[in-house]
Amino acid sequence: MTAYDRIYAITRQIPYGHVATYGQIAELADYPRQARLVGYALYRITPEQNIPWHRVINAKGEVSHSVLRHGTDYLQRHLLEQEGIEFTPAGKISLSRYQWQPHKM
DNA sequence: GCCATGACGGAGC
DNA sequence: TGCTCCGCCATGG
Repeated sequence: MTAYDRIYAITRQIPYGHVATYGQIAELADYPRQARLVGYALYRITPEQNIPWHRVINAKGEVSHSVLRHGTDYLQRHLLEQEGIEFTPAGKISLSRYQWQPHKM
């Protein structure tokens, strides 16, 4: 059981049509302030793990860009739009409207 | 076991 | 409003 497993477990709980931020995932996984680990964990995800990685975005409500992703950022946006999530002309998502509200507090 | 890295966050300028 | 810098820490070489 690695830190990644916890992060993946949380990520799988994000409901359809909703999104969560890296920091939020980190916090729920009991790793506050470790948003970077979340990004690193998602980077190492394999398709077989069946994880809705596209529902994880940064605190700004945007899809993060990275050359390491080989264009999957574009795919992420596409997948989110298919779930009914709207992007602003600036390419951002309204967190106040789509952010996942977990029961935990 | 040390060192660099990483899909981030947020404070500061 | 937007860019830069630093912290944070598990993972891999």
